[in-house]
Amino acid sequence: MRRAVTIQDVARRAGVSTATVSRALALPDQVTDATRQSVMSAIRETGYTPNAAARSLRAKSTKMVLVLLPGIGNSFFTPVLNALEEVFSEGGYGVLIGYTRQNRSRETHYARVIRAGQVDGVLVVTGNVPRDEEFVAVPATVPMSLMFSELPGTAQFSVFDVANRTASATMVRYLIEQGHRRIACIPGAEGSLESDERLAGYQEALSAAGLPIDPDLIWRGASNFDFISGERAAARYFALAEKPTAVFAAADEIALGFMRALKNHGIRIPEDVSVVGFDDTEYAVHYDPALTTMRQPRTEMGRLAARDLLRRMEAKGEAVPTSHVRLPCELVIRESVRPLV
Amino acid sequence: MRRAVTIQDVARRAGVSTATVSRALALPDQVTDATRQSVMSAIRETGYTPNAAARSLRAKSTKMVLVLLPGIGNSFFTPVLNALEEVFSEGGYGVLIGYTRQNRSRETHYARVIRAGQVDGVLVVTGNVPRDEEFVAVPATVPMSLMFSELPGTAQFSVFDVANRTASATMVRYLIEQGHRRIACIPGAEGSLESDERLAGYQEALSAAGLPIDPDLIWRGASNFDFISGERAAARYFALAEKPTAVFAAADEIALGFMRALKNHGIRIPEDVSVVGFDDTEYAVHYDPALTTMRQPRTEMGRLAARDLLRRMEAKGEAVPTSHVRLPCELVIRESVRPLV
DNA sequence: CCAAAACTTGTAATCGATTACATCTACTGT
DNA sequence: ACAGTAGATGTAATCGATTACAAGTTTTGG
Repeated sequence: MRRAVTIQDVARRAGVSTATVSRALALPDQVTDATRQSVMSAIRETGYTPNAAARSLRAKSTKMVLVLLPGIGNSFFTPVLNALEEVFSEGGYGVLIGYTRQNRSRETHYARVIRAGQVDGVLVVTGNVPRDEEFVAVPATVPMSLMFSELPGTAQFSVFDVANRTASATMVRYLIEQGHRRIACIPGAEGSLESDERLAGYQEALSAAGLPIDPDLIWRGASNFDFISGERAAARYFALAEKPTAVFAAADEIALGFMRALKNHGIRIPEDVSVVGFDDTEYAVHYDPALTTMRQPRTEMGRLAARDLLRRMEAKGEAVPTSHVRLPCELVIRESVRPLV
Repeated sequence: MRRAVTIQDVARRAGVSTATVSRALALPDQVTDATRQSVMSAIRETGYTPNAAARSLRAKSTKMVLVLLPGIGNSFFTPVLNALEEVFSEGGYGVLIGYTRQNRSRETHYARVIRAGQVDGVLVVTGNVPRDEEFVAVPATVPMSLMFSELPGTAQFSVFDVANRTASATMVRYLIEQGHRRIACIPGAEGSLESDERLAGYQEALSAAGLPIDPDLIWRGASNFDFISGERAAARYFALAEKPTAVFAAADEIALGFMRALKNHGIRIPEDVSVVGFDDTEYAVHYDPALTTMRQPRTEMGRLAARDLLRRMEAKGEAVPTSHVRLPCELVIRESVRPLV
């Protein structure tokens, strides 16, 4: 581990003071052409790169963002993280990731990272906003934003989400238009905001169409939006005497797990039962049958959220208006629904 | 943005010097019980958290690791990143992610991050080791490791990979044992080490069994290990007069894309053609038919790589032996191969 | 040709923590 | 009772960059 090159080394080599080196880099036209040249070549010769810690200490800014993810290994977040990294690193910010794993002690850990001034901003990408008390103090320290979730009654952070209820209602209405009357729902991760909203949308659409809400057709109890939840829901399907003709799963992976379990028992989709999902993840289109689903613009949401946070981080001290952006979902019709007409 | 609490504030409040506060935290038994108590309660009252930049500057260590990913949005890396974050954050290190996107300028960017002393270690998780000249200097500065890839002739970094060639040969031998004689190969991302090795394993197994290597059955030209590559390979299949009875895809997503394209044309798997993949990603088991594949222990590899890097980062200055760990793959037999006997 | 303005560069304080060294107190053993 | 030592705490240097202010130099205008 060689000693690193410092600004002192460059200054000595170029025959100037450290202040001049610093200026040659940060404020090039406050310095003579000649000095800038010699500073630059000294930098090139020594291979100097300004030390990040020293800079952060003085500037009180680390040029880093903390992205908090639930970290259940769900590939739903892959394109989101991709978009975030793209925009942030383009804006000169590094991306520190933190998986909370719905775990209090890990939330506390990351709250401490924030308080240590290790990041200039925080982006919470999860339905479960950290409950740690330490987090209530965060927005006073650094800008913070929420994605795919909402915390009612706070203008402290920007929020980027979709109209889960409306979108779910649209989806169920579509099933009704296709002639379905007996529609089941797998609402996904119990207690999550998305789950609640999507279930509400399902009920709303049924009621609006004058259809009854049958508790036997609401298959709760999932702890996540994953395959296993779909597989478990299949047991509910088989246990039922009077089967539904369509199933609305609150996430694509749930739908896929459900379909897989049904196909294992020789049930055909969509011939025997129609299935729809939510999210439009990568696998929805490649599955057989290709899944009809509600697309969440994940990449775009990531870009918008990142740009907003970027703007707020740069606006040092000034009034920082937060925003609540609710993006439209799009019904993507594929092959997993059979019209009953 | 309130001014943050510093060690000065705590010292003043506890009526001691900053040195004592620092010691009360770092070396608790060099301090009287009484002073420690009063320092601790001053910390609690003020809500003090040591500033990361100041600490890094002095200690010449940031407690951060840079994880470099290709960033093609491939969910192959999801469990790897998960495992890395788990082990690193448990070890007190933050995880900075960087998507190189096979892009020179982004590699340069991250080389600069390393040289700025922003991280204590680097983990390259990609088949394509950065080619930027700046990277050759990295191992002299901080420990660096490679996952899923290898750079021949360097003992400078630890390597964690699988025996791609042997594993591929095993897979193809399995197909031969099942009675297949005409076996095609979709080798995946052109020019990548994994691709080359897996293709070599395929050829090795054929030769060992005395079977001819038919260039018409090697469907090159993929730029990635993704669905689209599989779909494109399907065109090669259809164009062929004498079809293969089995296809070895160098990645699960390629296999899935290929199967999907075939099924679209009414071809049944495995009845009409057998298909196998490589990796055992989440979707292999949930697809219909469930995919026979070669499991790479991604989570375990992530854990091992992280622990190794952790060890090397902690061993300040001392002799740091690097390791080359080659983990075994496991043939996972599911439903996508039909025995020809 | 000289004072004022504009420009360039240097000196030194600063950011917040850690730590070598100095100092002071209390205790030990003879 | 006193030198010697161990233990607790304080003082101040240090890490590497940025920047307010000072000082020196050049240009401008009358």
